[in-house]
Amino acid sequence: MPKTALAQKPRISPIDAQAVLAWYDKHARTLPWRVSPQERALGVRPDPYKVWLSEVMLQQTTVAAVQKYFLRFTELWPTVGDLAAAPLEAVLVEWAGLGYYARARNLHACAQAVVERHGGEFPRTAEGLLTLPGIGAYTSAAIAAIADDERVAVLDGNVERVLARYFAVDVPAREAKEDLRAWLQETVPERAGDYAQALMDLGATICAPRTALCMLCPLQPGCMAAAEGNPERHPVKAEKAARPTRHGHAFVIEDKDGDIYLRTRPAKGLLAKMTETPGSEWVGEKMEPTFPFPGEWRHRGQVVHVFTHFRLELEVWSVLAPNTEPLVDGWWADRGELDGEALPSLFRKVLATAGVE
DNA sequence: GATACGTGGGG
DNA sequence: TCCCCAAGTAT
Repeated sequence: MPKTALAQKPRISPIDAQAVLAWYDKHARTLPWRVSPQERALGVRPDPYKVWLSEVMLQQTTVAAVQKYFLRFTELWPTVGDLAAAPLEAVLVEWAGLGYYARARNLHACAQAVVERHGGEFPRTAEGLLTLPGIGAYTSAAIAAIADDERVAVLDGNVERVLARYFAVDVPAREAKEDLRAWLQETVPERAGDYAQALMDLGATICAPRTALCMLCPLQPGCMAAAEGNPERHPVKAEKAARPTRHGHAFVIEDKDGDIYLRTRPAKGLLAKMTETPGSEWVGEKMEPTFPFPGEWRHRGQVVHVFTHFRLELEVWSVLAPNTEPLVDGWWADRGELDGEALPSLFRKVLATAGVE
């Protein structure tokens, strides 16, 4: 039990879980991985594989971005066994563009662990799920609640915001998290999966980050932030870290057939194991390019790409490779089939700037 | 417990 | 243009 000052904060009105569920019965979003509350009431259960897949894809990622990836993955790999049997490289190709690529590597490792350690069935409890790669506190709870109605608190960013407003929490979300989780745990009803999804939908559509539509909210009656009149003041956000700029050069090397030279990035760090065009290091100061071999290098423009913790400016160069040049650490890719490569968005921008695709 | 880790859309 | 941010996890 949290013993922080926040834990002692008076909570005037408890969360009305039944009001939340009634709202969800009318306003649940329809999503490809979701079983509607009406279906659920008839005994339909979601496929734990699809719940897991969608939850991992949704980590720090918008619903809009996830949809087509989810449909593609379930088409290619309908079961966890299919995904486990696929080569990691194929999974990375399909994940390319979605970001946070450790998720894809952990996804594959998790699928293999489910097959090898659990006979191809996902563990049925949050505690069991938590031991698997890429599944943390949130995702384990979400899967257990949604797939099996385990009565566990499912606390994501949406729910944090809803609770921070309901109880007018004025400490940063990070500090408040364990208290919020304990408060939420007390309210989880029998329909634990619907409750979790209801609170997330509420946070996504009504109690949104910039705008709280309190007149539409089932929790408005007891909400302390709504009563204060400025719900968007919560949750209090921690100060953002500075985002430095790094600079570098990207080299788009073509052969006489128009094929493009690509290689695999290192196994650790940013964009690990993904495909890239060759290039320089990315450093704090602008440097002159050091080309991998002499030739008629053409400056094609600049790519600006914003990562979570730094902004990157790359100068893009292209060249026609001489036939004699020994390039050994990568491969030549057909320029018409780059969709089959595990190219992150950054390198798709680089190629586009060089006139490829 | 801070930090590393992507991307695209909205205001 | 720029800032914020979206269903977090691993180290």
